[in-house]
Amino acid sequence: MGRTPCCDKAAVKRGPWSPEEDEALRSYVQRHGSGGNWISMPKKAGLKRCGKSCRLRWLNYLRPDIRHGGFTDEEDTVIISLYSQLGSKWSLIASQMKGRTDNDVKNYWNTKLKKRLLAAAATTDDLVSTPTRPRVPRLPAALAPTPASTAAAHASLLPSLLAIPTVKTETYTCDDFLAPAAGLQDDDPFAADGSTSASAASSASTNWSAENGGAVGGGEGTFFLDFGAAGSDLGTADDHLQLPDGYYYPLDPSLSLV
DNA sequence: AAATTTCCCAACCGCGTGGGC
DNA sequence: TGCCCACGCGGTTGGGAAATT
Repeated sequence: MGRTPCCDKAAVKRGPWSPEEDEALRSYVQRHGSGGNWISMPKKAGLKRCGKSCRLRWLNYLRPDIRHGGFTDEEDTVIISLYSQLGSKWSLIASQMKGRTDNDVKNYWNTKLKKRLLAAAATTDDLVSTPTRPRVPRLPAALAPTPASTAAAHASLLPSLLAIPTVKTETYTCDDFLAPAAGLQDDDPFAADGSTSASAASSASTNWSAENGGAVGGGEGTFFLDFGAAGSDLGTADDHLQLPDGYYYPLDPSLSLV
């Protein structure tokens, strides 16, 4: 019994892809697309690979618009802020970042961002006693060697960030997200005037990116995250949240924390 | 210089979901 | 209506590269 395998593992090649295989896959997909059927595609392309493996190789590596490595401060910020709201919905997070794949974002978070935050936490001993909502300086600046005060500020967000509840997402799909083709903008996603993501979400009718266009991305400004929005506030005050460039997350009030 | 450890990322695995029949 | 199949996703692993001892 059990689940039937997607392919005959004895008959397919596994492990790293050779340049020849990459070229075969690339040329086939560019000429024919996946044909809507990844399972049958390897055979047509002359590849001894599982269809799932072909799909993954194409999506994560061979696609022409893929960027690898070299995450910018702005991308760090977007990842952190979206993770604080969505949890480990890597495909959704990656969809907001031009040229990034879910696998890339996931790896980057697991190997770098999370560790940096943990390191920041290790430098302070008043992790959770912050009486008010944590307000942290723009993260990328603090990812470098940090003064104690900055490390403490970052550490204060860890309980929220590293214990993000899983947010049920069944009620919406990627198609529900009005994500324009345009990629990551230079502006930080949240206002420089100290408003929080929660307050931004509350001002539902505000064209956020337009009104706060003079944002602080890449500059010296201070960037505030309100990780309280990741918790019980989610989707309660309003039913949506506007991100830069019109990104619109329909935070369905029926979403529940599990 | 060699051995060992740590880091990073490509790839794999298994499950949930949705469409087609 | 229920079953089957393929897709897409998130979690995990394996191995090469880099760093350290």
